[in-house]
Amino acid sequence: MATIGDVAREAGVSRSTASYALSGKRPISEEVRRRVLAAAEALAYTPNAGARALATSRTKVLALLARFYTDEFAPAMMQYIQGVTDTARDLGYDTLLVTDEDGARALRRITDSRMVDGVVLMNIAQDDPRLPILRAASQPGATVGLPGDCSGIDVFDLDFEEAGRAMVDHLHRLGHRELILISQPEHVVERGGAYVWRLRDAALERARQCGVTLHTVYGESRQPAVGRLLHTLLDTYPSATGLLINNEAAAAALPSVTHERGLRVPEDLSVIGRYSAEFAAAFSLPYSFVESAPDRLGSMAVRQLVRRVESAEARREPFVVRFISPELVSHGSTTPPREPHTRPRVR
Amino acid sequence: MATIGDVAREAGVSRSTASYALSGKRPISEEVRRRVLAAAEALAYTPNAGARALATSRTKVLALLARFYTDEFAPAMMQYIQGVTDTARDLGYDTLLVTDEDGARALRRITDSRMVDGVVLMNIAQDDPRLPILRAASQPGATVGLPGDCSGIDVFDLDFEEAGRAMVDHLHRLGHRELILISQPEHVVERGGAYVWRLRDAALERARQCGVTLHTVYGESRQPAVGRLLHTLLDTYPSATGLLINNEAAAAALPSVTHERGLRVPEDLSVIGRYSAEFAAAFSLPYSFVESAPDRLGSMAVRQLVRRVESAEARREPFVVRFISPELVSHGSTTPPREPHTRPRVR
DNA sequence: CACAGTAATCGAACCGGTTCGATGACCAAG
DNA sequence: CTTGGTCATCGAACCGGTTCGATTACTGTG
Repeated sequence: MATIGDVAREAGVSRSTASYALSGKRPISEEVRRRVLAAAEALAYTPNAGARALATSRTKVLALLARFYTDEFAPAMMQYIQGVTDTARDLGYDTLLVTDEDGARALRRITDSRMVDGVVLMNIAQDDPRLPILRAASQPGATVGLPGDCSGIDVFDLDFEEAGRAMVDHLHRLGHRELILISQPEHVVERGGAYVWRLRDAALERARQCGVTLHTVYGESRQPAVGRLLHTLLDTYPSATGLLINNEAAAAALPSVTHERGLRVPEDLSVIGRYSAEFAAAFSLPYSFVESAPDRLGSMAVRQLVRRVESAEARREPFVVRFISPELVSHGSTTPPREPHTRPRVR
Repeated sequence: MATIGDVAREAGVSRSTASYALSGKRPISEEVRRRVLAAAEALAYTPNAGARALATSRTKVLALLARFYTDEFAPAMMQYIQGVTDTARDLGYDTLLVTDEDGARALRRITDSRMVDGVVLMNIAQDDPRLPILRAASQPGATVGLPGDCSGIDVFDLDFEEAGRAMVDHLHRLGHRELILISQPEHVVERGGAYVWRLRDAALERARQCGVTLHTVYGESRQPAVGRLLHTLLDTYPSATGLLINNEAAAAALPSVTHERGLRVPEDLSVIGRYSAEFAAAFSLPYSFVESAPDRLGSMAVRQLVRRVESAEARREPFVVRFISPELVSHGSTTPPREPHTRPRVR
């Protein structure tokens, strides 16, 4: 493998001149620059990443800390990851994917050894043990997901509160007065997944304000449990006319449940989900939904991170907590409820 | 951040002594070793990864080149990735996840700059443009998936031929004489996904040998197209009594299709799938299936890679092409066909 | 024609580790 | 009391880049 010394010799100049010719950080005569570039080309010169990192204190690598929980839906995770890796690459960075069970220890190892220039954290918990370590690290950090304490990092998330309100508002305006909200499984909450109750509590609050009855329940993450739960819910609240779904598995299971019960959507039941367009397409879900934009969130986190990495001024800017406002994508799965606000009892 | 120089000063020894005390590569007095370890502890010393890489020509990072195709099922991909990252970590390596569209160029960049000690390739095509680059690289490489030319790399894959034969054999032995095989979509094949026709051709050959009629068809990767296709197939071949599924999306869609048609599995139709246990669990698929063991394949690839990275002898061993033999996991979705080998025509 | 000023290039130091050969202290043997 | 041999430690070089200050050659000016 050719080094910059080889290139310099081939071009008949010193190592420093070769370096300047390649980086353009000092004026170099046209003639010499040509020779250096030709030599680099001829020798297929590629700078040694370790050496460059040592000299510049920059690795051009970002860390992405993510967990693949079996009870969270895989396709959603993939999109976050894709958003991060694609954007990182666009900006000239590679991505170190860290899935260690002990995220805090892994994070310390990664940052202390200076393998990366910045860190993106996913699967954020309300009280995330990785955050103190990230704050103490010399590299900047960003999260996808809202932790309890946002100090010292840049935070990006969907506005789940607004999403909850928008779902309730939408159905309230159509005339619905009794709704069901199915959330993620309870252990997602126990693990610290604040977005579950952020959406739920905001939805409950808004329902209270506008006189709508809202039944909320933790869901399941797998078939057939989640299908059974949907049946139970529809049995338990026969007069509910709208269903809000903050749970990918439940959304994927709903079509066969309504089919089995002979329920028509939206005539018998209005439905609004909360997932990504990509997810909707993969399962061809026929429901209106609040777009959760995982790729966009991953992308935003990386952009901000790279800004801070590359500019000393940006590094001094105050930290941001940025929410994407939920966008309701209509698939025509909502309509005014049939009078007298009851679903036909089938099954 | 503390350097080894700081540790050495704190312990009152030279840098080299500190290095030897920490690595144990030369005998060091108990007294000095204690002082050095204490100093390292006190200063929270962590070696600089770039400097170490420069000195040792080892980065302790592996590259994983993978694409997230929207027409391939995401959960399967995640399991391969998890298998790779988990095993890598167990062996002391981090994983650089590379999802560039131009995999060949990305691979050259990664290997030439010596960012990684080894490379795992996924989404292998029959004639994969990354392979010549990997062969020319100075780092060892392994693939998950069987390319046309296996020279110069270690190859790991499910034995898809054996899987195809096993599926046919199993139903033939039960007395079935007419089967349907639904494969991945045609563009997976066009992209070079050889496993599709490896399974299919072997199944056809075996069917011919034992006098079974086997109808084969490329599938779709998404709802609702794949559901429609399943209906069409069952309409077109009313006397087929068994269904073989080498297509995750089709397997996931089948339960509602059989439900809609009033078909009972296995009484009216025997079914065998080919997917991972994890996938089966996520969708609670009630079918017997050939386990595709994605985590195991990823893990095997990494183990072999690390062996070659860490041992000069291992690096000289001949390259391996290793197939996992398919394991049929029974969920009771097969049974002898009802006489006279016809399904009830419902719908 | 000496002289300042500028532009291009060079040499050396540095980043933070590892590793090789040399050195010094100590002990036992001759 | 010298000599030989261990054992532990040190100093220097090296890995392959980048960067700073110095040097050289050339240009235009007084």
